[in-house]
Amino acid sequence: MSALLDKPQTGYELTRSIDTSLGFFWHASHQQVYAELKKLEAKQWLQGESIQQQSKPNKIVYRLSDQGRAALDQWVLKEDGKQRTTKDELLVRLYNLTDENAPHLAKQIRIRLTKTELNLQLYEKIKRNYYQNPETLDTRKTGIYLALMNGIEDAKLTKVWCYKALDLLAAKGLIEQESTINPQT
Amino acid sequence: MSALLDKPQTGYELTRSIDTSLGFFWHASHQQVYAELKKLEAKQWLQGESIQQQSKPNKIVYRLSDQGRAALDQWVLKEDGKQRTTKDELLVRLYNLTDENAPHLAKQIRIRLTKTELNLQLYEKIKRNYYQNPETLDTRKTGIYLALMNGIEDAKLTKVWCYKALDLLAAKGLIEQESTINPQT
DNA sequence: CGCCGCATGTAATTAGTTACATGATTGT
DNA sequence: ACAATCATGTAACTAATTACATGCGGCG
Repeated sequence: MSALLDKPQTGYELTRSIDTSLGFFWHASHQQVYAELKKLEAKQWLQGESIQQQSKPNKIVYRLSDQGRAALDQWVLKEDGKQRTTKDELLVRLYNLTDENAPHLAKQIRIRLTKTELNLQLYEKIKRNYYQNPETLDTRKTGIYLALMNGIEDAKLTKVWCYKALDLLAAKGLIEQESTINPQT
Repeated sequence: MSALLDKPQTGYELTRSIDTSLGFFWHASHQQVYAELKKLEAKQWLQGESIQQQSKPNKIVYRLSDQGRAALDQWVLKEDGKQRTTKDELLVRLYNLTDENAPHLAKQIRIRLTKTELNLQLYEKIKRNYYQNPETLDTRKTGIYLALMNGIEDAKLTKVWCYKALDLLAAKGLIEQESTINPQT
């Protein structure tokens, strides 16, 4: 719903946003997104509008209703905020590090590194384009800026951590030496 | 299961670990932990042993079986690792920042800051006690060390982010000025 | 010709939350 | 007296995953 504040969107677009920019603080599959949109429409918090397209599948654009906006405003003020939850299978796997599985886990770390670098580029592009100097932003954009900064810092951290992790594994002789152009250690 | 590698534990102990040290990469409620332990025992991956206690409730200590260990080893080597997923309601709330709800959200940020500082202290204590110099650690402890470092860096980031966020909100006049003893900006 | 992007879904299952329940001991 | 810690659970529900399904258009 928060993602629909700025502009009405389709389930497909929301899913893509989650896969790219929003993923670091909210995750959902496309099936879940579509199911959730229907539920919210049934609650009258969203209104869906079918759009016919030529040479492309038809789509449904959802927009936040007045009731939805009110419900969202109330939700923001709730006292008992759920704390952040994370599930990171890679870190769990690392708890089981052995001489045998080290190369495999290193590969997984490299995959994470690549994905994180792509994410980071995207976030920094968004920042450059819309949130360059935080002093001039209006209230709502300030909030988005703060979330974005969290994502950027998180991605940077992950990147550095991946490099350090690969370095340590290499130093211990558990994997082949990396071509380590290790930035800001 | 990974948490049972080092030593057999009860559901209660596992829950407490999740609430404190393991929480940053794996979350679960006590109900879920108990349910999961029963499922894993039914699969023969764990063996539970009832322990009678005086002046305390009885408890069930679970330990990893050989089959469990084998299953875990295989799982670590799986190719399709699920990517990390996070749900952070606070950041979603920030997407809805207004002049009205700013003080409330600032309070939520302060709560997160306090919790994060406690977590960080705990992590650094663990590091000091068991993982002081990474070069001397054996393979398995190296893996745990890497996970721990991720947690420490993540907590530091969150701490700094909270300070910056409160500063920015204060600078914009959305909340009262903070008593800002802002460390390493 | 087969894959990718667009675009939306159903069905079955598993994961996870919320509310409720119990009961002794230790500390303030 | 009251709350916290230890310790485990059930029942009802909602959230989320997995697998499957459809169909057109553009690109190599």
